This record gives sequence, structure tokens and C-alpha cells, in this order.
Amino acid sequence: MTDMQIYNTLTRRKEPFTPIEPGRVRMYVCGMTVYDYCHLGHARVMVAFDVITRYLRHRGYDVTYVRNVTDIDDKILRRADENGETIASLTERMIEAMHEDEARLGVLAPDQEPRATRHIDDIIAMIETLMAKGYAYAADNGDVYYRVRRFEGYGKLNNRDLDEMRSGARIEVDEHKEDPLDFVLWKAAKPGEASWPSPWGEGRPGWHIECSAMSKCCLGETFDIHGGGPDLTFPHHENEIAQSEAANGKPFVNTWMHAGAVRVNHEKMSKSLGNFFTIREVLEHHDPEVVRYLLVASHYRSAINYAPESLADARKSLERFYNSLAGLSLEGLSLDGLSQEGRPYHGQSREEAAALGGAGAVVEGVDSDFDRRFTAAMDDDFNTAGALSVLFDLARELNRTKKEAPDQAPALAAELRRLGGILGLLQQDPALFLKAGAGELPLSEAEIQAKIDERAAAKKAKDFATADGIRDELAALGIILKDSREGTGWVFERPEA
RNA sequence: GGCUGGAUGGCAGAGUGGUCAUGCAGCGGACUGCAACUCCGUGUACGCCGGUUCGAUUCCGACUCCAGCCUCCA
Repeated sequence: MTDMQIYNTLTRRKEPFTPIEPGRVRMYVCGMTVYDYCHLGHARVMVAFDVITRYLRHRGYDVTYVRNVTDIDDKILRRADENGETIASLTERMIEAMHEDEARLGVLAPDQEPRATRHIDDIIAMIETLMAKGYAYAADNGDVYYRVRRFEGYGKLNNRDLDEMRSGARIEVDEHKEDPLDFVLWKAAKPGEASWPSPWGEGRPGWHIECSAMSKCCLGETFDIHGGGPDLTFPHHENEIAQSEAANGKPFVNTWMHAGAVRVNHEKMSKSLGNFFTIREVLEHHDPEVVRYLLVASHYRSAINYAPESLADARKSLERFYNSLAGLSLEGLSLDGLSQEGRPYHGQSREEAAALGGAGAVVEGVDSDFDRRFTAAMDDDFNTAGALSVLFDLARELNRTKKEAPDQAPALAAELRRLGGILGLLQQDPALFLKAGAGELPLSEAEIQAKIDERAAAKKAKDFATADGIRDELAALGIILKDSREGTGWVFERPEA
């Protein structure tokens, strides 16, 4: 078995992956600030680390996956105020929506999902440690700041030089800070704002300290993997390093992983640019697995340029897989889209998940070459694109086998689904995916069947003109008929998309 | 200005110092009443200029262009 290689943002190269504790991986990923619905950029991060988690588990690691929720923040205060609702009401709604989005995309729930507002004590304790060690100071406005120049390694994640950053112009000048680069650890509350008591007065935590405190709380002072979106490397992750290593006196994280950006028209998709698509918007018109496929089909670190047409391509690729699986008995295999281990999605109990089973059973009697190639691709920094190319080979083999040695086909199909499941794909019922993946049907299934019967009668009477007329009529609605030995089936493709 | 990445065939997207990515689309053939699905075959693709090398898309250097970060952002 080969070693896994993972690209480390800190060292800027691929490194052999060796967890601190053999067999166990502790991973922390920066999650969402819950003031609005998640967009495709969030989906990228969710899916990327979901695949990473699934694969690490598949490789036998006991993974503890922690992803936080930032539920107190300027934008949350403002949005709640605009909406005329409480902060708790807003954040609860958004967290629930986030869980729905994730579940639909086949993203497994993290093992822990700490919220900033439930870790205020941990945050305060860490700030106190930083002050005691001289890394933080209380300003006369009630804020507490981190003394950036005091931390020797500051800038190491981003290869930044402090003095050059100063000349980089866009640093806010603040008379309360000793140095313009210092960042806030604790923000004094303005009158009427949500706040918590602290040794420095009423206030709330700064964004960066939350992650240092919560990761320590959930995973310890040093852990294996820290991940997040591409725009968090600076300053957020740089500041986390400064806080955690200064406070704990230990290395913070061994491997830093960052997902690639999602772009629209070659610009970053982001809330500040206003060019974002929410997950739920996209899922109104597309099968969630298609969206997931699109994200999995390129490497997690590369930027992807989102265009609605790319979803049409993704669907066609998935149709290829599902066509190869179609018509086979998939008995004994789950059709639920669950993880290999029967781990739950949000909103599902472990018992429910277990009852549905997992698709992870090892398939006997299948040439392990596909598994070997799949594993080699995934071991190389989670090369999902390379892994998918192996699955396409497997699908082709399956299609041949269906014709030439049908009795061996189910085992190959099971293998395809097993490997696909590691990527969180190919767990649907093929017939259902092919029939209804693209949205509302223009006709009911019964109506379609009636047309098919009518056409079959015409065919039997060798009235091909009528038969073809019916087929064309349905095709115009996006319903594509497929004749086979077992009868006529159909798939639905949205006509204009 | 500083720091990161990136530039691959019509599109998407892996990868490699020298006979294969892969998917979609196209073309030829098989199957089919005709199709769809599927199978077989089919493409002098690696931004530009130098260098190293027997040989570079792959390594090195310069250049051009694109994107991200340096301000909240996944």
C-alpha cells in the first residue's frame, strides 16, 4: 500500500501524511458565519472536506471531524437588526438551512459542530493566557488586541513579511492599537449589543480567537489537519497560528489544507461581490448529486469557474454511470446515499443511519485493479478527478460484461457503487436518477407510460411513423425513450438546459 | 507594490522527462425497424522565448496573461 501524500499550504508542497496518533486523524475546518444561506463557495468547502473525511475513514483512520459555526459577528448583528429578529432566531434558522443544504449534497455531519457563543469561557481563558504571556493587551476603548510583532512566526503560513505588509497600504489605522497590524481578540460591546461579561468588560469575541479556542477544546493543542476556504489563509489562519502557538507553547497544526475558489465569470464568487449562487437556488433546478459531481470532478485545490452549462455536462457524466448500473439487481446494496460506515447526515439519528446500512461491503470476486488505481489516485492528495477516470473505466467494463457475461455484472456494479460511495456518489437508484433528476416532469409517469404503450402497439403493427411520432412528441418534452430487451424505458432531460 | 496559485486538444479536466488520462461534443463503424443506451475505432493538446537533455507539455530562467490574498468573505 502506498503512502498518502497531502499538499500542505504551510510548506507549499505535498508531504507524506502521518497522523500524530497512529490510526487517528483529528481535523478542524473553519465553518460558516451564519447570517445568510450558504452559496456554492461554501458547498465547495463542505464537499471537499467531506470527501477527505470519507476517504480517510475508508483508509481505516478514525477521523474526528470538527467544523465550527460562527454565530456571533458584526454581520449577524446587523442582519438580525434589519430583519427585526433576535440573533438566536436568525442563527438557528441559518444553521438549520445549512444542515438541509449539506444533507442534500450528501455531506455527512461533522462529528462536532461547536458554536462560538457556547465557548465564551474557553475564549476568555485563552485571551487571559495570551495577556499573561504578553501577547495581548487591553486598549483604553475596552477592546483587547493581539500584539502581532511579539509573535516571532507571524506570517509563516502566507510567507508574509511584517514590514512589507505595512507598506501595503490598506491597513486600517486605529489609534487604540499599538501597531496597525494588531488584531482584535475581544470587542467591547456598544450599548444595546449582544454581549458577555469578561475581565475587560462587556463584549464579544473576535473572529480569529474563536477557532483557536474551539479547536483546542475539541481536538487539543496540536492536531493533524486544519482546513478551510481559500480566502481564510490570511489573516484568519495566520492569526489562529499566532494565538494558539503563543498561548499553548506548542505547534498548532501539522497539515494546512485549503480548498480552491469557486468563480463566476472568472471572478471569485463571494457575498461581498454579490455574484453568488446559493446552494438552494441551484438545487431548485438540478439534482444535488449533479452539483456534488461537478465539485468532485476537479481537484479540491483548483479553482473552478461555475457556469450553469457545466452542470449539464456533469449530469451527462453521471448518466453514463447510472446507465451502466441501470437494469441490474443491486440487492443487498443500500440505495440511500449514506456513507460507507452508515454515518448520519444532519437531522438523522445514528440508529436511522445504521438501519439504512452502508454501501461499504467489500465486493468479492472483482478484479482489484480498479481499487488499486482508485486508491493510488486518492492517495495522491485526494485526486478525485483521477479516481473518477478509474470509475469510468470500471463502468465501461461493466457495460461490456452486461452483454458478454451477465452473471458477473452485479459484482462489477457493486464495485462501482462501492468506490463511488467513497466520493459520496452513485448511491441513488439508477432508474430514479435517470427518470427524474432534472426537475419537474411535464407529464405524470402514468401519462408517459400510456404513450409508451400506445407506441408499442404501433410498433407491433409496424406502424413506425406513428411510433416515431410518439417518440418525437415525448422527446420535445425532454422525455427520451430507450428500447431494450426488457421493454421501453425513459429518461428525462430538461429540454432547454 | 508584496505574497500565493494557474495557463493542457472545440469545452471541462487529470497527469507525465520518451508508446494511454478521463468525460462531454465531433467523425467512422457495430448494435437497433429507425433511434436512445452501449461497444469498437478516431485528435501532431500542452501560453510565449530561451536553457539543461539523446529527447521537455513535464526540469531551470525570463516574459505575457489570468485569478486569489494583503479589508469582512468558504
